[in-house]
Formats: sequence, structure tokens, C-alpha cells
Amino acid sequence: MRRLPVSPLNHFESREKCPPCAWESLGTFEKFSPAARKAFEAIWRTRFYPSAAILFVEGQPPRGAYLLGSGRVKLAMSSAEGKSIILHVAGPGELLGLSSAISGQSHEISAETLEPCQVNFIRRGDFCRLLQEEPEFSLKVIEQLSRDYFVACGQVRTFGLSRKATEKVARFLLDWAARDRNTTAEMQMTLPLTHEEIAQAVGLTRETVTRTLADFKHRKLILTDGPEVVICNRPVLESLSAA
Amino acid sequence: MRRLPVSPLNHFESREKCPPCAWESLGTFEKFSPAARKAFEAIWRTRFYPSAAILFVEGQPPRGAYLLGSGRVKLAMSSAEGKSIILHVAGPGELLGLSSAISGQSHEISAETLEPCQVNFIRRGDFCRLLQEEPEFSLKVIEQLSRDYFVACGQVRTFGLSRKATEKVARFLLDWAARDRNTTAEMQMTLPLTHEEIAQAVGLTRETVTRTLADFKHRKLILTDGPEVVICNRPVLESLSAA
DNA sequence: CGCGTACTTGAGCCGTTTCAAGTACGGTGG
DNA sequence: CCACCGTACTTGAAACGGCTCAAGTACGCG
Repeated sequence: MRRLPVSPLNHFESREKCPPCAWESLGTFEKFSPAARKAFEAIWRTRFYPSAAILFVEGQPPRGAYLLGSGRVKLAMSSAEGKSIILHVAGPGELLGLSSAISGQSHEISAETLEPCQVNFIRRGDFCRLLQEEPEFSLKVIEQLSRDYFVACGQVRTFGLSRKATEKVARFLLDWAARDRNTTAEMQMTLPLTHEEIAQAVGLTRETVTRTLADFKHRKLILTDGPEVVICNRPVLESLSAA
Repeated sequence: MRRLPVSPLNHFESREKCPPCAWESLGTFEKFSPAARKAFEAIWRTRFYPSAAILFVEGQPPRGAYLLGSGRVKLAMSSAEGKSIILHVAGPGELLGLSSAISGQSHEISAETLEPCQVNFIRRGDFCRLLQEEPEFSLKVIEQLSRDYFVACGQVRTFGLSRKATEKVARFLLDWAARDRNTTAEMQMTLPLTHEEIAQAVGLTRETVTRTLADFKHRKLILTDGPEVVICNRPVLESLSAA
């Protein structure tokens, strides 16, 4: 399973076609009046980042909030010794860095692009003003925070309640299959993550992930071909994850 | 270290004196106009619960949101085999069950009183209407969700990044000391939790908590007398938790 | 063709969990 | 007042499981 090769061209492709689509298709401001919408859009600064770019870092004071227009962003947290765990992989339309922008406390997580991304940034002052003045925006923020909390709870569950490696990996595969819209009925999906990153997402070492995945393959629960994964025996996988 | 004996009388005491103080002292609605505040207060139903009462259960569809007036509430999550982990111990003024009330998804955690509590309940329909109509309320909700997210991230950190028992317990003691306003300058505090509950809060077994605490006591990092704990050597404890 | 990155596989170590006994304390009923 | 009981805490010994270290393989890319 190798990381998907990402053409550097993607970056520039998105530069061309995404700015117009971002606001319309993301659905973040569809309820705003046209005039109000224009005013708000003017506050945001659209930026483009290559792969592996850093949006913000754990421990850093918040500069503002981020609306992801295109691409995927990895949200992670790391310890002093360099170990890190992945909390979430955010997709287009998600607001990032909210809790810090709201409280003013340092970011508790870091955000790093996994692919070339288009990101709309808003300074903290403007963000807070928007919260005060635009109730519709507040509701969007509330929805995002609610989702973030669910995700965080899910991670607490996999890290805290799933002690065995098989549980963690099974949960991870099923979660990913459920979230990925590209997942077909046969439960085929593409994991744009390395074993290392999967390990960070579930709280194991790289080697243990390899071993567990190999074990699943042996037991004919999954098939793998590079980053492609097919879930063959979902019921058994679910029973493993429920344990 | 035994659980604090709680007089059943506390329950009735709070019934007598808390309703008036709750709204004023919690500071949740201080910015509302007097008229608006009265209208909102009328929506909430004040209830009293004894110790170990259940406010809501994991997996249950959300009925509404809860504003804790007095007492402490344990927020926990449990696995199929009965293991459970404590996410947070909420205190007066906190809003509970928000993320589920917002999204409509089943509660991802359970809430159980640790002491007799006064709780103000609002039905989900009223809650959502309040969100739509009262921006000040939205902001309160945003603040609470932001705090919840920080707490959840903290738990992800202790469960995911702290592998060793000493790290987890040291972090727990310092966190608790920082949060507890009754903590004196000498770092004395009262832990209203059993070893079992501490174990659930940091992801260890009851026995390991006992052993680790005994180890700390041996090393003169802490002193314990029943539920009373004194942190004697904070620097060392911090270095252990940072590891 | 050689290099870098990611994956694979094996062997041994280490620390928590598990299981098992036993202690301490508060409350209850005789 | 005391014996009894339940809950919580303590302590020891053994087992399990993932981690660490180490070696080797596979693949894409310049």
C-alpha cells in the first residue's frame, strides 16, 4: 500500500477552477442574502497550498479560522517525543481551527494538507465579528463544532476503549468505508494514507498495522492492492470492531 | 481513598436554595434583556436529581439539552463489554448534551450525576428555536462546544499519546489540581473519585492506579489521606506528565 | 541502475492486564 | 457494643500483547 502519487499539476488545476465553485458548492453561505454574501466573501482570503503544507501548528496562538475549499487536510496532535496521532482528515467545506479561534487558546492540534488545497482564511477579529453579527454564520460554526466533537469522541473511543489491535484496525476500516463517498457497494475504497499514518490514526505502531492488515488478508476479511482496499467480510469485521 | 459520603439531605437542601441562584450566578444569560430572560427561563424545566442519577445514555436519541445548575455530572462512554471511560466531570454552569441536541444524532456519551444536582432541561425543539432566534444563546453554545472540544482533545492526548501509567496519572493529578478551584496554594485537593473512576478517566485498570499512586507516595511526590491529595513535588510530576 | 520511501516479517523485551488473596473501613442489625 | 457484610483499596505473581530493534523486500523515480 503506497501513498498515492499526486501530480503537482493538481495544485494549479484547482487554482483555475475552484475559487468560483468553492462558495457556491460548499453550501456554507447559501442562506445569506446576495449582498451580505458578497460582503462576507470579501473578508476571506483565498489561498492555495501544495501537499504537506502546514496551516497551523499545535501550541501556536490562533490567527483565525479556515474554510477548506478543496483538498484534504490532516488534523493531528503530537507529543514531545515526536509521536503523533491523527484526529481527523478534513474534506472540502469543513471549517478548521474553530475552537481555538473562539477561545483564543493555542491550537491543540496541527493542520497539514495531504493534497494541494484551496483554503479560505479569515482573521480572528473578523471571525469573531462575524459570529456576533451574523447568526447564520454562528449556526454553521455550531454545526461544525458539533461534528468535530463527534469525531473527537470517536477517537477517544478507539484510543481508550479498543485495546486490541484488531479492534482498532477493524474500526478504522469500517469508519473510513462509511465516510468515503467513493466507496462502492462492494466496499471498495482508496486509502490515501500510509501504514504509518493509519498507525497514527488508531494508536498503534506502523509494524502492528502491517501485521494486522496481513492477518485480515489471511483471514479473507479484506483484499488489498496498493492503496485500494476491498472489504470482503463486513460482518466479521464488524464483530471484531465491536469487541 | 474512599468515595466521599454524601448526605441525602444535600438533595433537598439544593431544592430549597438553588433555583434562585442558578440563573443569576451561572452567568449564562446575563446579557439578555430582563424581559427576554424571563421568557427564556420559562422554557427551561428545573429538575432535581439524587446521586448516581442518569441524565441521558449513550446511544439514546437526544431529547434536549441540559444546563447544570449545581452539583457535578460525570460524562462517560462505554464499550460493549462494560468497560467505560470518563471524558469529563462537568460542574455548575455547563451545558450538557449539546452536540447531540444540535445534530439530532444519538448521544455518544452518557451523563450521570456524582452528587445531588439541580439541572435545567430544555426540549430539543425549544433549544433549536432558541439557537435560531437568540444570537446570544448561540454564542453561549459555541463557547461550551469549544470547551467540550478542548476537553475531548485532552482525553485523546492522555489515551493516545501517554503510553505509560505514570504519565497518565501525573497528567490526571495536575489537570485536576488546575481545574479545582478549591485547590490551595500547597496543591491540596479533594478527589471525589474512586480509584476505579480515576482508572476510567485515564485508561488504566484500578490496580494500576493504586500501584502508581503508591509509587508516587513512595517517591514523596504526593501525600494522600482518604480523598485528600496533596501534591508535594509538582516539578517532578510535571516532568513525568510531559514525558 | 541506484536511491529513497514504504512495506514486510521475525525475535525478544517490557509494562500493563489479569487473576487471586488479603486488608481496611463504614454501615447495619442483633 | 460487637459481629457481619459490602465496598474500596492493596499487593503479588503470571500471562499476554504490542513495542522495539533488526533485517530484508518491493516499488517508483531520477
